[in-house]
Amino acid sequence: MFALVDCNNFYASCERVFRPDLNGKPIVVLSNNDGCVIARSNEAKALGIPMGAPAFHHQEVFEKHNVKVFSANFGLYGDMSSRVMSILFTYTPKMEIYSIDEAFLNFDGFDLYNLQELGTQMRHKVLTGTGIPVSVGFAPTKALAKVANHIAKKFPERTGGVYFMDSEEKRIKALKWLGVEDVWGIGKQHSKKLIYLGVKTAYDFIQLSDGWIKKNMSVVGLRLKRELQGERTLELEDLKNKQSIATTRSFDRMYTSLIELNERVITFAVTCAEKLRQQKSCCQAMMVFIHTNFHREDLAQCSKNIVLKLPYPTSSSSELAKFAKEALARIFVNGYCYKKAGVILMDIVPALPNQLNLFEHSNPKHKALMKAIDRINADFGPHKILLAAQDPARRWKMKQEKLSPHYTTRLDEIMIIKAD
DNA sequence: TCTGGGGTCCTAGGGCGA
DNA sequence: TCTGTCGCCCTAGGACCC
Repeated sequence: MFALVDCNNFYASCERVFRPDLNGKPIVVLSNNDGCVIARSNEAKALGIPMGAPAFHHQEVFEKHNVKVFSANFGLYGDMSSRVMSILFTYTPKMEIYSIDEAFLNFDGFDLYNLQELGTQMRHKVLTGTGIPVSVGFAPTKALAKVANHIAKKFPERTGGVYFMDSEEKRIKALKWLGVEDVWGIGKQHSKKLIYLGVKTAYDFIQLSDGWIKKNMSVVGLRLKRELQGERTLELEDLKNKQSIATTRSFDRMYTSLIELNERVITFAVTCAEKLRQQKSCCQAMMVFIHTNFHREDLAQCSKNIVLKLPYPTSSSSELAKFAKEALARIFVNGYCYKKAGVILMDIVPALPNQLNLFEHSNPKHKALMKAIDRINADFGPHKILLAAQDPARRWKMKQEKLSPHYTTRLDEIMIIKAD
């Protein structure tokens, strides 16, 4: 039996933990640069504010209904997530952290336990331990656990936030209730096509022939059908090193000069390198891209990218910065207003058994240097040591006008309670 | 004026060597 | 030496997830 534990409106709930005065009030959390809505409390959803909506389109609604708006505070959310996960981990060691706000737990062999009760306990413990409300769905497969979780979340009064799909009758009933567009693994494109063909529910979907599904939705669709039929095709996945590491950003304004873009791209490469060293890997290829603002039809558009095969595997910030600079120089075209750029590291290999290229290889001195930089940045806060090509004044700061304090990760922002 | 960021997996199709 | 076929590998693009 699998359980899927999912935090309710996670980012909004994190903000509420430290602002209990906002309970019952509408909250939205915005993406980087305060661009789009990326999380909403139930009250904000009820106001019809859609996911992914540009914030400036809904400014009026925010003001009219006194919606509390937050800039994304990923430091806080990451820390709250690890607290939730560490509590869940006490229930079973067989756990897969699927995303920042959800985890699959394997309860095979728990036949003598009352899982419904265990789910209620888990929910209570996470809520009292972290302040984050969660929903729990139990089912025999991962895809069905997703469905069960959906039910728990949708009907909290009836389920108490925990739903246990333990019979064929419940499975069929759930699949007949669930819209095909809400099935995990069926996205926008496929659901549009399916609905057009009269396939409206998850139950309709599993009536389709294997041949049709394989042809139109590949083996992924077929696996999903099996899972919804109760046949286990997906197991818990081990924590794996990333196969690609990206840092990409939209800018606060248009960039026109190569010098300005250089600084940004080098900083992205340095951030990627830090992530790379964290997982003890090196990369052998790098993609750099730049593009203009697609939403500005009045301006000339330009989108360029390049993949560099590196002459040797490396995780050195200064070497990756050098390659990023070279790559940018090769794609930069003068005369455009650039709005976004990014660096993506690819072809990632473990750091230890680096094969030395006969003619060129990573500077061995960099290994010790990077270790020292990582240590200093870990002890004294991020961005304390920068490359000369980076901007120490950080003039490119993201727009984050509604940022809450980092209550749990920065001593100088910790909450102070004054007694009268 | 203002529209995010970071990932994974699968398939089709072309290049290329046996 | 030339040509056809097969299978492997790589890449781009599309679909999905949060």
